[in-house]
Amino acid sequence: MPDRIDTALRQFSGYHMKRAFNVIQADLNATLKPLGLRMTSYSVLSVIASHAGVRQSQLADALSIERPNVVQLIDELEVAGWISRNRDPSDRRAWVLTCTLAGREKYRTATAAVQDHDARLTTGFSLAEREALIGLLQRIEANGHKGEDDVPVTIPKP
Amino acid sequence: MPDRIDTALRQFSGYHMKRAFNVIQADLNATLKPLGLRMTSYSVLSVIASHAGVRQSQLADALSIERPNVVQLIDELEVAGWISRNRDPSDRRAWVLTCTLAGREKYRTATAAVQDHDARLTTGFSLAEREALIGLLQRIEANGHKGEDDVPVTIPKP
DNA sequence: TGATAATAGATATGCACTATACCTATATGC
DNA sequence: GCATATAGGTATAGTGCATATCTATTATCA
Repeated sequence: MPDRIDTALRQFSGYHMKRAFNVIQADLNATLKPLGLRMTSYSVLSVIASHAGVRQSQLADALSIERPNVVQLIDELEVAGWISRNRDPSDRRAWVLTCTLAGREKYRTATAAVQDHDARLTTGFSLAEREALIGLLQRIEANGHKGEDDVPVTIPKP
Repeated sequence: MPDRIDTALRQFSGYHMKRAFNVIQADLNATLKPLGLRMTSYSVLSVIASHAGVRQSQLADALSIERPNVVQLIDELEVAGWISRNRDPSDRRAWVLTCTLAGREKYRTATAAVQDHDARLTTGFSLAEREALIGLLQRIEANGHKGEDDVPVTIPKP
């Protein structure tokens, strides 16, 4: 491809990220759709399946989802019969989330499908390359989070 | 971080892609906002600035944007006075898109800002690492596009 | 050539995802 | 005990992207 029309944009790693991510997103959603899941609902199911007893606010923090949207996702999974909400006896404001049997089974199936999907998109990658990619992505994420920790609020004397 | 809550998801390169991309998108939009641009409108401006005379359908193809949405983006840039639409004399259905002087200036400024942004998020990357990242992302994209070329439609005899 | 199909762009509209504002109930800290 | 913070929920709005359909023009080909 000698002269693409988007050559100028290809200097940016972010542009390649967007293109690759579009592809991943499309493939993942197509993978999960027949299972009744979406990218976000699968990740929520994953966290609950591997961390029984998690709270919705922890989910929101870990997955960077706003609290109101977590509620809807949980509703979805609960209606489908894959998770259950139970009051936390030690804090009656909170719900404790656990997978049902059907939910664990669904999680197993979906995880296999997602692993296939991930392998498909990284076809031809050596183990070292997969690890390098993840390492670089984590460093980008860390660079983005710089300086947003505990803003040291200096309160002026009155 | 010994035991994150999302450990299971971290096996997937796609999950790291999403996290990194979220960070990139947030930073890029914050970078472009004061300039009156967004991720998409900047990329459209970039293509027009470096490929004067491009058509809207070419833009749509190159940037994977649906045609109706290209129209709105072009409107936006035209109203801002950064590009102009002119009828293609050889095909009166099509428009020929070019940057105005103000548009070229805006593009210069924005590009400097985007370069800063990209460098900021890849802080600490060696040149080799930047190139490796882009190479891996391109391979993911290519893997995703496999098998979607020219579906050989076999028409059964009537 | 004249009918038909294909293409460039535009319009209207809907859906999915995310974000914001605000509410109740419970817990915590001085 | 009262102010404040936290867990969760409801309602709703904005954004981005996709689909269906339209007009005008060009291309195809019997």
